[in-house]
Amino acid sequence: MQNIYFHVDLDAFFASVEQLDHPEYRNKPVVVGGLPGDRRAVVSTASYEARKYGIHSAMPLSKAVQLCPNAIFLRGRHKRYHELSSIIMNILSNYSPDVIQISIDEAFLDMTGTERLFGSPEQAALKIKKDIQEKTGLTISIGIAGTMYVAKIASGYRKPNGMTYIKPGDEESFMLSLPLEKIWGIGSKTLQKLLFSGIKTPSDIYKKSISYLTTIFGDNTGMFLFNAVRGNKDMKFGEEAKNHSISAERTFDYDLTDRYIIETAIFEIVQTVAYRMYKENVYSNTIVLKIRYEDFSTVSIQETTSFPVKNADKMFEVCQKLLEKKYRQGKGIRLLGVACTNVKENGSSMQESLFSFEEEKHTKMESAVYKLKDKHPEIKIQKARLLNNIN
DNA sequence: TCTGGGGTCCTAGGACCC
DNA sequence: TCTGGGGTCCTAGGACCC
Repeated sequence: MQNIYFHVDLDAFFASVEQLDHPEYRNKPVVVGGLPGDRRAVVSTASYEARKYGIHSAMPLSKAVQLCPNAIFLRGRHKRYHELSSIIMNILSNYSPDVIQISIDEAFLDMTGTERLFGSPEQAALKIKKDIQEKTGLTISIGIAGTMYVAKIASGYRKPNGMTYIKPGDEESFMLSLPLEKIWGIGSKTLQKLLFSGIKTPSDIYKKSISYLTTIFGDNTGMFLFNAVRGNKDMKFGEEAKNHSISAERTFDYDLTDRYIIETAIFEIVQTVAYRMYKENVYSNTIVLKIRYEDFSTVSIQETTSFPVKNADKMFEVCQKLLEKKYRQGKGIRLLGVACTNVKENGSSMQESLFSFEEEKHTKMESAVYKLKDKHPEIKIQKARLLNNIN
């Protein structure tokens, strides 16, 4: 049977939600990401009206302010976005038993064999669009193809409120018709490298041999490029990501130089990570500390511990050791981050029996505090070390 | 213009083992 | 005496995506 996949993409999601909830913002340039004057902020989402001024995602907010000083600038309400996202994902699950959400505003649907229920792919897509518009007031763009990879690119072909169906057999000519930067998986570095090699279009890639591509770009990227322009690329549906990680980081308004403040900032980030590990009921053996200096150079150092790390104080201890090893004094720090990689489900390993009794007690105490915080968010329980205003 | 935050996956080199 | 080959784990850095 011919496979049919949909890729559903919510149009300018955060900005659209703001326009939905605030009718006075409609038909006006809306920029979510920060307020004018917020240092070091970037644009998260720009409404289509704002895009006309050249504003786009990931742009420094200060530049967006210059391009359109009269735009409506907002920091964003992520709880609200998640709420609407899950409502939409629920609607999508009425159309396919196989929905993979790949981000807050995107999902793949396996629509193979649903013709008798919803009609042709185009008819099904229109039904979904209408349903979501009626139930939430938001518009989406849908890409349809025989592979998820091509469906994903097709959803971006006509936006907003668009639909693009790449029929079986048309994948290759569709891919060859695109500008290079529209190819999902080619980022700025690979694009530069391609241009440097005189490759300006997907057809130029098409003409190169596998061995040429793998020599220049490495085995993986080379094979990817070769397959992508032929529409041969696909991902596996329903494959679980291994090596799950939990991380938090913070960019400071002003660079940090004081050792005590640096450690306190790490302590704060560790609280966030530990809380989320508690929420997901996981532990980790690998802790990564990330430092971005004032000149934007970024380094990381990690340690794989022989014991499971499952509470904030232990995590902080490891981070202090890592900082000691890596930190170059005299250089200002603009960002600090902490990640726990390769997290594992609590109770899933023999290793836990190696966990000391004292540590176990400590973890239980922290969990009790988290539970209390969840139940009574109005009560402030703060560790003494936390500074509320590092900047 | 001066570069967020949360992720995943890949690469290359070193250590260690058989 | 002057150096194999494969496998696995770990580390640091990098590319990419939304």
